[in-house]
Amino acid sequence: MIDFPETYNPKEIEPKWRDSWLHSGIYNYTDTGADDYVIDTPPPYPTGNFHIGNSLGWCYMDFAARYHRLQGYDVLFPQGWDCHGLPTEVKVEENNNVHRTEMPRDVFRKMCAEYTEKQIESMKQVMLDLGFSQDWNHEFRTMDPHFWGTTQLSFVKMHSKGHIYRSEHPVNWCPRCETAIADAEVEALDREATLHYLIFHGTKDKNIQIATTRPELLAACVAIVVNPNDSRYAWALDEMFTVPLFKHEVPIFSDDSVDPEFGTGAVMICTFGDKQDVSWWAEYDLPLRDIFTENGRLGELAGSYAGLTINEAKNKIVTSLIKENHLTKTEKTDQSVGVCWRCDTPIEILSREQWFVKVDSKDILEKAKSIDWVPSHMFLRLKEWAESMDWDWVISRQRVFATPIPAWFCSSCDYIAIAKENELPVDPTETIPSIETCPKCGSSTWTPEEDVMDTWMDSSITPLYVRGWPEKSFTPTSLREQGHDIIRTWAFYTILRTAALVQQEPWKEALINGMVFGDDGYKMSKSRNNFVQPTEVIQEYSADAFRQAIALGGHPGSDIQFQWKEVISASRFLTKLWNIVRFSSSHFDSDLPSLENPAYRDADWWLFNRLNSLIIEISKDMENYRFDSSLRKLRDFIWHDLADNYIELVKGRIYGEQSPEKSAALHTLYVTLHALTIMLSPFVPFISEELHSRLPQTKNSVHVSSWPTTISNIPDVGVSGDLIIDVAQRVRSWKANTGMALNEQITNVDIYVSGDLSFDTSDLSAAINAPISLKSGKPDLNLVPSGIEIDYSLIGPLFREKANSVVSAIKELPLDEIKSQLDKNGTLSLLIDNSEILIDQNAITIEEEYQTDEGKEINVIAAEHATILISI
RNA sequence: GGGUCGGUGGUCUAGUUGGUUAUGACGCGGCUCUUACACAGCCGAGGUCGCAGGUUCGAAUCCUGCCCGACCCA
Repeated sequence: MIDFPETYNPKEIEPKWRDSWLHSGIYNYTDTGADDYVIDTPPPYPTGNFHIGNSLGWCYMDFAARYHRLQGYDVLFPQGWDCHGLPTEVKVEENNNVHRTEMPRDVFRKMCAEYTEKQIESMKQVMLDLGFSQDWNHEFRTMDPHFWGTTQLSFVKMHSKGHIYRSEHPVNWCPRCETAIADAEVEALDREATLHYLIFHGTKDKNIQIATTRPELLAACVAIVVNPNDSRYAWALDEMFTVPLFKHEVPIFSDDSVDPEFGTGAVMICTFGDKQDVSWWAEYDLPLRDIFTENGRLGELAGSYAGLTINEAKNKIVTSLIKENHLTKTEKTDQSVGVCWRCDTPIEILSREQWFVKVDSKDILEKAKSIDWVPSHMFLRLKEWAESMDWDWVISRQRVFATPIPAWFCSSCDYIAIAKENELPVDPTETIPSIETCPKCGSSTWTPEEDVMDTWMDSSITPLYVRGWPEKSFTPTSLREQGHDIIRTWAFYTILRTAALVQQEPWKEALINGMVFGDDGYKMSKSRNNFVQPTEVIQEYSADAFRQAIALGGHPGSDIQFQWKEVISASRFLTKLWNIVRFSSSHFDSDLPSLENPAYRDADWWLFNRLNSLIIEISKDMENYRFDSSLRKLRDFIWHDLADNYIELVKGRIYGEQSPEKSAALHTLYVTLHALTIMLSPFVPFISEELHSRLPQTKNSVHVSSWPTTISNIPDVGVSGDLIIDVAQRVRSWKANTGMALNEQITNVDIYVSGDLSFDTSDLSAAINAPISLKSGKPDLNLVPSGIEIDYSLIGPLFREKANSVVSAIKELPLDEIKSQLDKNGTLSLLIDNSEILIDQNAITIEEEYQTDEGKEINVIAAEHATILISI
């Protein structure tokens, strides 16, 4: 082959194929009637930055997609974008110096959509640069009417089946974002707080002291609670107490969940300080004293403190408490507060009318069990979360850029009109319901629902969406790939929704990836200076090197450390591979693939046998998503079996005169490289395509070819094959060690093999540059025992507790004695505790070596199955 | 505090139906430009397999406890 560049240049190759694939659309799904392999790609949030953590998941998906394509599946690898959400709203407000409440909703939404498009473009570019094989015909954006119309449809269907309801219930509320948020969106933050000891006056005579970290909630205090076994407070249980400053009276009762060790053992219940307050409030049917406003200030109930922020109120109230002698002491305490995961603001609990999705943990778990989790323990994370869910999922958000809740409120009565399926998609703020008049009271005035849906209402229907629901009936998708950090959100919600809407599990398999850490083992962060972007790696090395480093970082599920040294070794491998194919194809001619009945030799059979086992092992690894193991084996085979051993061995034939054996060697190389470029292509799609296209008679892309099958009718050359390789390697390294040039002529080499083993010596002879005489029997040299090897798996079970003394007794005997006994009797007799024990010869291997006579110019090398005598 | 996973040469990592001599990569030292490749080849140094017990003839592998780390939860 002519025109094979001397150096591997990824900067030229990768963009070339990237563009070519995009134009030819080879990754687009086509229904050929074969089994489908559908990936439920999690739609990323369009931050504009496709980072290394994303890359890990997408590499896994791409490996799987490419492998299954080669296996003949009709693969659908779609790409969606989870557009809606607060971060975009905030960014758009910042960039344009506007506020969402100061402009028409549709104008603001349009600005968000335009901004989102730009963010998507830059992320998409990185995906293309990394060589991911999505079907861009199946790209979707949750902000597109067709998508959010489907979200609305899922809402309407779930509402009609009773899965969605509207009611007043305490919800997590972010005072900064001014919206309700779900449990899954609340994160715990450990911090130090001040514990205040407060005196509450009893209405009879005795006072009680309670401890609280939140004196600003006094106005919302509705009760005091103590532990039933706490004898200190037995007297108090029938009494009423007056709340300091605010003067309303509250009861006291007892409950097991109060920790008597904490503070004074008496705590106040407020509506609401935390989730515990909510459950007490519900359980004991306490009144509601709504204290906070939606922007995180104290409300009317707080009297003169109304309008203050939480911190201001805390300071002022503490000052007043001191003044009125209610505060006896303060101390520091550790606490864990719930914060908004988007902005880290401590959340409050407010009681508001909201929309909820019922959580049926039992049903979700049942569906989750039928999914094949990889690795399997990831199921336990979902299980733990599902079992700890105590609140339903609040899905309404007081935002703008999201899927509208398709509902209207009758202005005259309490009727709520939910959109009909044929009205969707609909923005209720722009239109009135098709029923026009209220079926309950006849009014024709409607108030639109301005609340929108949690973005997870969008992203949790992706498996339904990519399957064409509801037009097409749903069957579970093949694979969901995602990080373990979002099992409690994405995975959980998706299982919930698919169970509610189509009573099935969303995916057959869930492949869960770990987190990516920096080179130093810590989370990547700008401040730690361990931050790496995929684009940097592509620029410095190549996408193919990056993909290998990701694959080899660890087995799927484990966290991986991004290692530049893995990129370096990956890059070296690509150069090695390039050189192998360049060398080989310089000898190939165009009709090589169709060579008939090649005159294969032992070395060729040896390579084919290795290749066959490789194909079997790689296939198995790929089925099990063991990308690390798979790529490691491929690299090992190529570097050692193929390059170091096979090619070195057959160079004599390749450089020799034209002959059937020469053609056979080239044919062997061709078949092997053809299979290898295919098996490598999921990992390194660019170089695989380039090299594959340079092999003779390859017309189509490597990515649309078929996964190699094992080569049939290969004689098992077994020991002979290994022996040739072994001898060549040992002679080569012997030459290197004695300072000889590797191509230096050797006068003669005698190879003594045991039994009737015979093999083809011509490749070997050329490889070591020596005439070879194959001899049977034993060389005429002094053979002396040099040691013994004991098979503990035989001795151990046989002698149990005596095994140790047996072994030491054997080791005490002179080697000659052991040898002569074994040679004579086939057993070794030992005297242990005055009784004779016979050891079978299978349990002992005597190691022997030849002694070279001083005067002779002969060198002896002991190989695995042979003895090599070299005369220089 | 609970759950899950992990702790293997300087660094990262493979390996656990228990078999005594633990894998590879990067880095390090030495030798060699041998007609694909010095981004190569050969040789070498470097490990009490987190710690302590236990089971066993035998433990990186099984059991118990502890320490450390990551993630999730409270």
